[in-house]
Amino acid sequence: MPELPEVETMRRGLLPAVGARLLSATRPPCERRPIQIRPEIKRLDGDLRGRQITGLGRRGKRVLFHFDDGQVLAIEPRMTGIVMLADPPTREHLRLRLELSGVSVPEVLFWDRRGLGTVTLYQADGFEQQINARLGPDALEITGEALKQRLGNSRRPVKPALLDQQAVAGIGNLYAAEILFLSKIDPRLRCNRVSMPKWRRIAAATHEVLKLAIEHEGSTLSDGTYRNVLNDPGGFQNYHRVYDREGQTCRVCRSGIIRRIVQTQRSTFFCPVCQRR
DNA sequence: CATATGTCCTGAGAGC
DNA sequence: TGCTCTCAGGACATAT
Repeated sequence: MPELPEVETMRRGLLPAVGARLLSATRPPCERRPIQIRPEIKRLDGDLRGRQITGLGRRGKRVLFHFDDGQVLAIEPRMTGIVMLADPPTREHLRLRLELSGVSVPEVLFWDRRGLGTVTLYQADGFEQQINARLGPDALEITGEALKQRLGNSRRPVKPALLDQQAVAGIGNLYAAEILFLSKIDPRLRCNRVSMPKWRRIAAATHEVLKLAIEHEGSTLSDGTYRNVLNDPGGFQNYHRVYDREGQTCRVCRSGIIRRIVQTQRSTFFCPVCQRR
């Protein structure tokens, strides 16, 4: 489930595509129900054909392909999507192919087993406004002040609130658990009870956890779905403190037993000894 | 308005 | 062995 570190790893891996001219954008034959591509593939292909990729960006969990005329193609992997340069795990779940020329790599592929991912092409004049309407500040840039301003009045528990992409973009279920563990904050604590020093701790922990995860090229869970652009797994799963460790001893205090609870229909993992309200 | 729930999807694993 | 059932999770639509 690609979150910010996995998507940033994709972005970095895709850098060899910068400078390419797009020969075509096509939807490979796919047996299952096709994913959402906006606008429809024919128009997207028409709008991008012949354009040059001038840069690769990222906002939250989306990879952004910037083109020479200002258009921006956003790929949102959601649960199982990966953007690749190498051959994907199967041909069946290939969703999009960008055929390139003028660079060392022939194509960019979007592969998505469950098909929940999306591809969206923004026109130059609408991009900033549309992306800002959907996404808050990127998690790597977030400050304690911004968190308090955006979430401080909410009665929601802090963990589900951190998953709100309009509040802060890039944090998902796995990293929310790791961030609150490092912050030593109980995931059930309501936002409106979080003090300013605690918001600052959360912001600092967000940067620390995400940067370390990026250094390890993200997390590949036991289902093995997440891979980098060359089909290699990430390494940060070996450093998880709480995620998917229910019933195991806390690696830090060595006395707490990691608990799993459900918040807004998602698993939350935490150490009841280290994380206090 | 803020918060909660349902929905999409596939494959792994449980249980019979 | 092989079937059916449940669950997982990100973002958005719909409901409370």
